[in-house]
Amino acid sequence: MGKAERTKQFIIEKTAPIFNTKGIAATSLQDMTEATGLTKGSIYGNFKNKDEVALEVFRYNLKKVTSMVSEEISRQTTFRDKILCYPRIYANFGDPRFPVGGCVILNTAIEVDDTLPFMCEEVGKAINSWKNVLIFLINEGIQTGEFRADNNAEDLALQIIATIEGAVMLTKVSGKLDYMQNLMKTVENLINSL
Amino acid sequence: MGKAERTKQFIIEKTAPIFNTKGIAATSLQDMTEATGLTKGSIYGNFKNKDEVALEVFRYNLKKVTSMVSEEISRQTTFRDKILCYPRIYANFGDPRFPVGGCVILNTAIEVDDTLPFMCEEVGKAINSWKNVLIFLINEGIQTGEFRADNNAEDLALQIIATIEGAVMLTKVSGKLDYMQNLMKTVENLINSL
DNA sequence: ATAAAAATATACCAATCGGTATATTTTAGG
DNA sequence: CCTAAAATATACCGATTGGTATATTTTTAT
Repeated sequence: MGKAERTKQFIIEKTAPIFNTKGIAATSLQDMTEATGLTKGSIYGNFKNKDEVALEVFRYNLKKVTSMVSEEISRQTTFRDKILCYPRIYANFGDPRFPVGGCVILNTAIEVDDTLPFMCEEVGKAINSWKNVLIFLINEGIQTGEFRADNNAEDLALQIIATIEGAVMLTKVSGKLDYMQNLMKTVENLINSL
Repeated sequence: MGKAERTKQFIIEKTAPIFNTKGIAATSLQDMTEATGLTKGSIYGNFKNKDEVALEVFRYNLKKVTSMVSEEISRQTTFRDKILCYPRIYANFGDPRFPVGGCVILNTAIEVDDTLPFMCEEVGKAINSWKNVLIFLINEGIQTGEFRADNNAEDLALQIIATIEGAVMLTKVSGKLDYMQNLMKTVENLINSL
């Protein structure tokens, strides 16, 4: 990894929490120079503009949570236990392994849905991939006979994702952590009834 | 209603769609003067700053949807039908009676949760009020014997709200309206099983 | 060690930001 | 109709915005 690559990564890591808390538009070049200790010239030597940093920061923050989840999933043997990773992980929303500033997908989706098409597309891909993982796990569970065959994998996947994202919003804005715990308990019950 | 009051209302109405699509921070004074045809001087003669406009715009947009919902609810006789208004209304998310730019609560919550405490509090109140309406409707339904007595009103209220908000996000960012319809169908099933 | 190349810093740009003091116009009451 | 007050417009402020051309430093390969 050459010097430039390392600096690029450094910029991404240092600005990631800012982008995820303040949002893309509200994160200024000044915020970025202060967080990195670098100058604007240096940043623009490695990225062509702010949006490109925002895009790579999104991917970085996303990977942070997806790799955490998939690691946890790989530790489970049954498909039920694999799916149960989601409510269990999100119930511990304060976990420092989570990106600072809340759910990357939710934050980005809400900010860009009417304004930044290229980011919107990126978020769409992330959601689709998440949905596909859940669909896969449910369908595999059906095939092994672990779940009932009449389960609609896509509907269930959407329900799990929607509830988690809604829960994140409710919890962050109210400050009530038990909202998250109650809702994750509900998701848990749903998964246990598959 | 004096002239100033009318102008104030005019500013709120004309800027409401902008605030709800671009967000508070990204809505500039210039956006506001262009949308109203007024000058900055005129706007600042009626509001003390941009945040105050944003606050009143939030209340305006919120009232738009809450009054639509409560009107619909008042038309229903059974408590089940009253609660069913929520998934039915949100399933028609394209309805022009909805504020432009998506769910006011969701948009505002995500933008301000880490940055604008006074707006965060306002959103928190809105959510609490929504939750209380649902809890009331469920408990009344229990008292009349319409619903089973072992229903946990608060948990159910949270579940309905979280699913709706998650659904709005998923639908807006993916552009897939059937996500919304599938998820509202799920909420409907939940309500029918009370 | 040195020279070429790559990476970073300096110093600047025009545009826009939110906000305001003051001048002008419009409104409303007598 | 006239006047006082209220409402709106004009013209400006300093600060900050994203971005860039150029100079300097640092790295890398020879």
